[in-house]
Amino acid sequence: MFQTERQIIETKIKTFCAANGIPLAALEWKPIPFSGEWGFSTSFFGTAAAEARLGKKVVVAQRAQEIAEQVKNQVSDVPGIRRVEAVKGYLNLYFDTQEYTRRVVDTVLEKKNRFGSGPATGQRVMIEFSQPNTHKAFHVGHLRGTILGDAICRILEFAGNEVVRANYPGDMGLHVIKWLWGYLKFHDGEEPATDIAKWMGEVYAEAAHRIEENPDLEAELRALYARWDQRDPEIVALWERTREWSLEGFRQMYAALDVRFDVYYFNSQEEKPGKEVVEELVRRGIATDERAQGGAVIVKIDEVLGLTKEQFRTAVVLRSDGTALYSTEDLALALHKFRDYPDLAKSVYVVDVRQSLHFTQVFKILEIAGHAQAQKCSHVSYELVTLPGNVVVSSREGTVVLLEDLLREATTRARAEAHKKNPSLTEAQLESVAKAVGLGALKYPILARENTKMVTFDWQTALDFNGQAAPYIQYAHVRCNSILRKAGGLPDVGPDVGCSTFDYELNPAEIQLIDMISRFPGEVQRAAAEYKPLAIASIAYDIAKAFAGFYDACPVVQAEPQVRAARLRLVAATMQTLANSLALLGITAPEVM
RNA sequence: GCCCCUGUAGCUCAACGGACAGAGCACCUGCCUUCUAAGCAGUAGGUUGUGGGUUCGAAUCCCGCCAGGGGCGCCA
Repeated sequence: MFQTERQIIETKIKTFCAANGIPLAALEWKPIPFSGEWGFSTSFFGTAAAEARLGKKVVVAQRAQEIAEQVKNQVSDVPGIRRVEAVKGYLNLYFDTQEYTRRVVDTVLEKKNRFGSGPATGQRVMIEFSQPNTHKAFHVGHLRGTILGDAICRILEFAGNEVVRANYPGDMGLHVIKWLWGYLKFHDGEEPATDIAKWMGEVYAEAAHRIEENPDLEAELRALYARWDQRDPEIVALWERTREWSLEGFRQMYAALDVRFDVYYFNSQEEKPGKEVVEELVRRGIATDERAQGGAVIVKIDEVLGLTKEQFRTAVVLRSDGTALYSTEDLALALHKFRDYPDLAKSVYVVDVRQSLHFTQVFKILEIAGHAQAQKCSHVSYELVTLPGNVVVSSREGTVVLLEDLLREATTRARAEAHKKNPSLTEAQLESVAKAVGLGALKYPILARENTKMVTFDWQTALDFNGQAAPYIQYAHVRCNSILRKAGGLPDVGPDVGCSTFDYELNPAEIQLIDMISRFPGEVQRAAAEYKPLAIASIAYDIAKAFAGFYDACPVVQAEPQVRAARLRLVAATMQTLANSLALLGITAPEVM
C-alpha cells in the first residue's frame, strides 16, 4: 500500500551505499513492532555481515547500527515520512500518520467488498475438496476438508484467480457394496425418513458390524461386487436410487454449511476410463500385470525410474480380480479434469494427510506416462480431526459426532446465548444470528490452525463463544454497525466527499487499528500462495482486537464534529475489512447480535 | 526397516531467518448512568523435547537422538 515511498527510500539507500562502497544486502521491509506509532523498517545486519566477510574488521551489530545511522541522514526528507530513527541496527521509518490513515481509510471505503483483493492473475485453478462417501455418515471428520477447501477457494478467488470448485464423492467401492449388501439383507424396501445421512450411516455401520462378526459373509460381498462389475440391472438400479439419497443429504449439508461446488466428479464414472489408462500402462511396460500369477496390476515406480533407494515405492493400480481401485480412478480423473478445463494452471487436491503417498504415486505415474499435466497437480494435505483421547472418528467404530447433531447443537447454543445477551432481538434476527454465530464458531477453530496440525474435537471448545473465536470477530463487526447506526450513517464531508480528514492527534489505538487494516491485502496474498486460511483467521482476529481497543479508548458518536466524522469513516473501514476477511473464511458477518 | 507430520506458558495454539517468543482459555485484581461487557485494562505464567552444526542473528535452516501420530503392492 505504500510502494511509492518504499521505492524512493530504497533508491536513496542504494545510491548512498554504492557511493560509499558499502556492499548492501537485499532490503527486506517489515512493520515496526508496535509502539504507539506506525511505520516500516529494514535492518542492516546482512550488509554489515557482508562487510565482515570481505575482510573488514567490524562487530556486526555495531556496524549495522552505524550504517543505519548514516542511511538515516539520507532519507530524512522523504515526503509522507514523518520521522526516521536508527535503532539496534534497524532503520525505522514512521509514517505521517494523518496522511496514511486517510489513505488507508479512503482505499477501503472506495474498494468496499473488493478491498484486499488481488489483481486478476489470468489463471484458472481447480480445487477438489470434500470428497464424501455416499452410503456413509457425514461427520466432523469430513468437516475439516470441506471447510478448508471452501476457504481456500474463496481466498484464491479473491486473490485474483478463477477458481473451479470440484467435488469428488466416493459413490462406488467396497463401502458402497457393503451398504447395498446390508440394505438388501436387513432393510430391503425401507425408505429414509428425515435425517437421511444419519440413517444411511446407521445402515452402513450395521452391515460393517455383521461382517466383522461373521467373516464368512465376505463371500457374499464379493459376489455382490461381481454383480456390480457386470452391471447387473437390479444392482445398478438399487445403487442409483440409494446413491441419490446420499447425494440429497450432501446437498442439504452443503447448503447448511454455505459451501458450493461448480462441478461434480464421481469415482464410479472413472472406473472404465481408469481401467483403460491401466491397460495402456501395461502395454507400454510401465505397469506390470501379475494377475496370471494371482497378483494385481502394479507399477514399480522406483524400479521404472531406476532409483535404488525406495521413494515412490510400488503402487497397485488394479485389483487381481480386475476391479478398480481408487488409484485406478484417480489416474483417469486427473486427466479428465484437464479435458474439461484445458487451460487449468493448477489442479489442487485438498485431501487428508493419509493420502500423501497415494497422490505422489498417482502424479508420478502420470508423469512417467508422459502426461505433462501431472506437473500441475498438487496435493494440499491436512491433518485429521480426532476426538479427545486421540480417538479417530470412524463411522464403523461408532465414534462419530454427526454433522447434523453438531450444527443443531451449535445453532441452539448460539441462539440461547444471543437471546441472553441481547433480549431485544426479534425472532427473525435471532434466527439469523444463531446460524451465523453457530456456524462461525464451528468453522473458525478449524481454519485458525496450521493445516499440518491435528484438531481435537470437543464440545466445550467447539461451543465456546468467547475469546479468540469467530463470535469475537463478528461482535466487533456488530459494534461497528451499531456505531454507524447510532450516528445516522457516514457524514457528508462536504465538497471532498470520499476524503477522510484526520486533522487531530491520533490515539495509539487508532493507529494500531489502521495498521492492522492496512496489512489485510498482504495477508490475502500470503494465504493464497500458501493455501493457508490461517493467515486470514489471524488478521481477522487482530483487526477485531485492535478495534476492541479503539472502541474502548476512542468515543465516536459523541466526539467533536471533526473527530467524529473521521472516526466514523475509520469505523466504516473497519467494518468493511472485517466483513471481507470473514467472507474469505466462509463466515457470515451479522449486523446485530 | 523406509518415508511424512508434530513437539513453544498449566491447557489450546500463533510467530514470513530478525528487535523483548505473542494470543486465547483457566487463575487472580479492577472497569457497565457513557457508541451492545460475546468487551476492556492489569497481575502471573518460557532453558521453544534434546544434543550438535550453519549464520552477524535460529522456535524457524541442516544432522543425530527422544517422544507422540500417520503412511508404506490389491482400504478409501
